[in-house]
Amino acid sequence: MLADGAIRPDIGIMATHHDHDHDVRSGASLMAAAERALVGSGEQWTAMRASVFAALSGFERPASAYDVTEAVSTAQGRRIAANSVYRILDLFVANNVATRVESANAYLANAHPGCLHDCIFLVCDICGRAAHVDDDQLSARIRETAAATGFRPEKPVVEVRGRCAECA
Amino acid sequence: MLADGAIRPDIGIMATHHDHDHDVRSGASLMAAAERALVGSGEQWTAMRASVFAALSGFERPASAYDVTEAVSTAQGRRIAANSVYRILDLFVANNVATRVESANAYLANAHPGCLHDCIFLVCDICGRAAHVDDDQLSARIRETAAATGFRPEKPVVEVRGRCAECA
DNA sequence: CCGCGTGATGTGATAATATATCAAGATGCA
DNA sequence: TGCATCTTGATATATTATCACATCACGCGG
Repeated sequence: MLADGAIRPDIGIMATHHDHDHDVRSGASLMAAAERALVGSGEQWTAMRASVFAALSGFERPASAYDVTEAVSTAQGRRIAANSVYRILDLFVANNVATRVESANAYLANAHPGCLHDCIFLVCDICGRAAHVDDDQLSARIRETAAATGFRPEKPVVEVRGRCAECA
Repeated sequence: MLADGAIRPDIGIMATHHDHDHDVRSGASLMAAAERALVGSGEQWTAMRASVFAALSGFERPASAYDVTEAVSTAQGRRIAANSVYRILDLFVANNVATRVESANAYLANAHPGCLHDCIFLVCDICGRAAHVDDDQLSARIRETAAATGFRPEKPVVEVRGRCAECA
């Protein structure tokens, strides 16, 4: 668990309208990218934050804050309080280093920190894995549809529940 | 509170691609429609269910199960247990008589029971109200995008967080 | 080097949301 | 009426999330 070079086969990028590179990362490279993203925003990259990020990115499906708390506690050999983890996860989400899957009350490491998209998640109700899709055209249409009613969209939450290809 | 004929100005239908009537209802008429929908699915329309539906539809914004529990308890002059309310809300959601707003852990009465759509909610982060949009073309595109990756979409969760026109 | 200010983490409590289990009551139907 | 089934109640507990305040760690000016 939490192995540095762990493979994360679940979190694929399946862009249909995508004209730039993402530098999808994993393991140490992903950690480094997350660190750069946070530091670039003027936030500190502390041991605790590194530990939480490592734990989070070690999961192959969205992990609850308590899952992460468990993993960090195990990794550190001491009990970490959930609220510390919540604080850090919130920070990660605010800085696009992690995302929250609302319909699962869970978090995912962002495989391409520093790159801003409205995320679309495909969440499998069977195995719990979440695939990540970026489709900027579709996202734009969603924002437009909202804006057309006078609403000012800030953060679209698009999470398609269903069955992944493996569980179909 | 819970007045039978309460107006619900927040829950508008703003369809952009819509070729059929909805019979948007409120108050007694909405209750009757909900009853028909449940009974039509072979479920019972009990006093408790009516009470929960009345409470739910009396809120002008998504209400948590505990909000509804409070309202029902007040209306009945006795303490109702949360789990009873959860059961009934789950039943309502399963029968399209209510919907759950995942990003708010809350429920909304469905203003047009019996009519099936992938719902799109515009949730105001300031006042908490949620507007309801049906856009079948957009919903179809979301499902297609998911399906294109081999995923089998069952229930798209589309909730745009932002500021409503009043709070903008 | 010290002391201070700031930001991060720890501690402990508690709130809010959700589910499980089993008992008891209500309802429909033979 | 009596049985089977569905519904609700009572109780307990699990899970998710937040709050208040103490302590710690670090950088910086004196």
